[in-house]
Amino acid sequence: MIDSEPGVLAQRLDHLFKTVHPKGRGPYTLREAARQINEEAGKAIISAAYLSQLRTGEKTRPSYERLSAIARFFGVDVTYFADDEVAVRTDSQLALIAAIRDSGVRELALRASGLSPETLKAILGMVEQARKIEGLPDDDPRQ
Amino acid sequence: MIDSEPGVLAQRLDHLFKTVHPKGRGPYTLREAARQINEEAGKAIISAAYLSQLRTGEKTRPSYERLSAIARFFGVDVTYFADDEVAVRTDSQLALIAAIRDSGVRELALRASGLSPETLKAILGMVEQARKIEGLPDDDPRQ
DNA sequence: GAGGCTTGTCAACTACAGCAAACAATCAAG
DNA sequence: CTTGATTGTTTGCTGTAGTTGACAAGCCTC
Repeated sequence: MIDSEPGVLAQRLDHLFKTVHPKGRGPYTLREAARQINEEAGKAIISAAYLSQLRTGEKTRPSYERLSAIARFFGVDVTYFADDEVAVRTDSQLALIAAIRDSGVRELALRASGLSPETLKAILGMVEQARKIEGLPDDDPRQ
Repeated sequence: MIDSEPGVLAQRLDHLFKTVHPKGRGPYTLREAARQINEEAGKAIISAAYLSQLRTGEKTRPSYERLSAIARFFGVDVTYFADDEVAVRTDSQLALIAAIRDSGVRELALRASGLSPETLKAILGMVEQARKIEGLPDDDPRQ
């Protein structure tokens, strides 16, 4: 893997600088952004030079505190900068979140917690049986 | 301002260590958590010593990358460490998070998703019965 | 043209995040 | 009791995040 590639953080920060700015005027300058971020933070938290280094990919691991302040300035969520494949939840986690949204499933999970593995397996077998009866797909979302 | 105060990050990380862990066993140890975090990240990203330093408030500004990995391990959003509202909202779900860390419970929840409310209720009844048999408390003081 | 503003980047330095390896305390087994 | 394994913490140390102060290039106005 070549290390000259920009990196996802640099790409997205650059994209924000190019696209996010008040109507009727050009992009924020680095010093302008730095000054405003510091004002909003109430303390000196970041420099224009560092914003440049993050933007060009020269520095790649900002503290959560700083990255969060940058995200706030541009009006995006801090996870916007994260790598999709790693930081964004995996499909299995998404499925779990969706499942837990069902209050019935949530309570079942809470109550099932602490049961022995054998019992859990037995319960799971009943669930699988119920799925067949109710005509639900029996594909296994294993990970 | 006294600098002996723990800091919000340290407080919440300590809280997670104390509360989020599989049922039937004690909290995660620092080495254990570090090892799992590194496994999940696919590379050496954090050490047990550093986890201790963050937990005790000796170090206070982790990189976004590391804090995000820690949050993922405990099953909370990364903003849990900074945002008050997210923290209170998440704290009420910590029991669920702890339960879901049990792979058996997780799979059960995934498979139970989509079942009719009546079936879920029936399954829940079996779970309650199993809890009695295994000597688990039949009333959850939580929530 | 020259001079005075900007702009983004680079260079040199400092501070501290983060580490490996120690440490003392604790517990279990013998 | 001793021994060994495991716990959370601390102790230097290193690497790099993040800084200040340059720099050259661009854009003005005179």
